[in-house]
Amino acid sequence: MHLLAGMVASMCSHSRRTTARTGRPRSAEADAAILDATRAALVELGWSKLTLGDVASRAGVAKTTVYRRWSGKSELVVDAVAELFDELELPDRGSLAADIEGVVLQFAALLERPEARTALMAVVAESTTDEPLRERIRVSIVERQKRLVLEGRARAQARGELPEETDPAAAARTADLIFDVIAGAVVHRALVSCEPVDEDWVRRFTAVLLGGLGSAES
Amino acid sequence: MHLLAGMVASMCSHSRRTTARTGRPRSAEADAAILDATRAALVELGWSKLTLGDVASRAGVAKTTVYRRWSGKSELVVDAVAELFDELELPDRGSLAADIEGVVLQFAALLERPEARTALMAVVAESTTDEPLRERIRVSIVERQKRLVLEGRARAQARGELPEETDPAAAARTADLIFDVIAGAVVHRALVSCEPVDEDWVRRFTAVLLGGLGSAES
DNA sequence: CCAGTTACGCTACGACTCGTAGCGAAAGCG
DNA sequence: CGCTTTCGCTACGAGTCGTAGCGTAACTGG
Repeated sequence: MHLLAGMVASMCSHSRRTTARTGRPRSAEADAAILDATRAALVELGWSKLTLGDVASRAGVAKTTVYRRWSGKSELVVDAVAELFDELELPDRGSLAADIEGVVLQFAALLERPEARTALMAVVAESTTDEPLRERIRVSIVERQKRLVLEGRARAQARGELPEETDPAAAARTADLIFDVIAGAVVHRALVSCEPVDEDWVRRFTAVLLGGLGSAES
Repeated sequence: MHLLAGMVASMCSHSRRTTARTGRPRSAEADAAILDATRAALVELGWSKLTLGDVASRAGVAKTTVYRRWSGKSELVVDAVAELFDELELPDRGSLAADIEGVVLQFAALLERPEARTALMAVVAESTTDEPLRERIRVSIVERQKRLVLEGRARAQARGELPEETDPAAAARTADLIFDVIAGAVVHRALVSCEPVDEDWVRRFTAVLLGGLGSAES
């Protein structure tokens, strides 16, 4: 939602500030239609069979219009799925364990959606040989979700569940570590092992994360 | 190495047991050359620009020969990278923490290789819309590596570092959980966050895994 | 040794996607 | 009203796909 608005605004302020402010403006409806069509095509066709020509016809625009705004399939799909991630929130459930379980279940629900499943791994795979794409993913998706970890830790510290950090650099490293552990475990469970991220799994995962391997029972 | 032999043997015992035992046998050199060429092409071109025609010329065989053995790009790449995973081992380093750190560093080294980086995520992405491929990945790669977790746990139990399991079903669930946490965290760190899996990170990760979030310091 | 069977290399093919170029029309701005 | 940019449309060369057909090579059973 506001990601699109922000993106368009930044694109405009970037391209029109430098060269042009006159002429016919780009259609915002076309942007939304293209991104919607991209998600619909991902659901029906999956990443590999998705073509920009198909996206264009679904969106009711010409193929050239798509190419004017996105340099290729990867960039388009990153923007299309990045919007999905903004739905994640961290409702206060009263304890660190409950907060983690809540956000993990949300993340799992997101990974149930076929457009997210097929697109996420594909764009990361592409990014291994495409540095600009890697940066785009980092900014649009990865960094954007670290807020959840930071917020959860701040809450837990306020509750006295976690100690206050002294060294800010070490605190940042730990936040990155926890982010990789949580997101990585859920993604691996859902997309690689292909088994359900249900409440039972989430409870056991949270127990390990908070108490270590010894508390893996139950 | 012996994966190839096993694969060829199973293919032969499957197709020749049913229909044919006569005629010109398939060239084992061609199999090896094709898989080597696939890995080389992955390094140079990455997943998306890799074509089976290119693989065929690199391997010195005809394109039709490749298609006779593999139904498509995904299947070929799965077999090509599955061989890499057989190099992983679990040397006994004396303690559970040291064992984990050792295998994680090995896994990280594997993910440094460009052919593994670009292929792993790509085939998983493809598998989201291709059930036979999903099964092939599960058998050739995922299940194959769970042995490391089982072996590490058995060693830790022998050392008295972990309690003996009573319920075998719960033990299996826990092993799956730990596998997803370890593999997921390392993959996410290396391929999504794109930051190094160095000794410092591995030490802090192992501390969290064994002792829980409270022991994330140092 | 020879017929039968299968794999191999090679060539060619229609179907498809890619990304771009050129055109006239539409939509805002000064 | 001119100027500028975007839009939809069509068409294009390049490249890939997966398959088919052919003659030849390799191995087996009679």
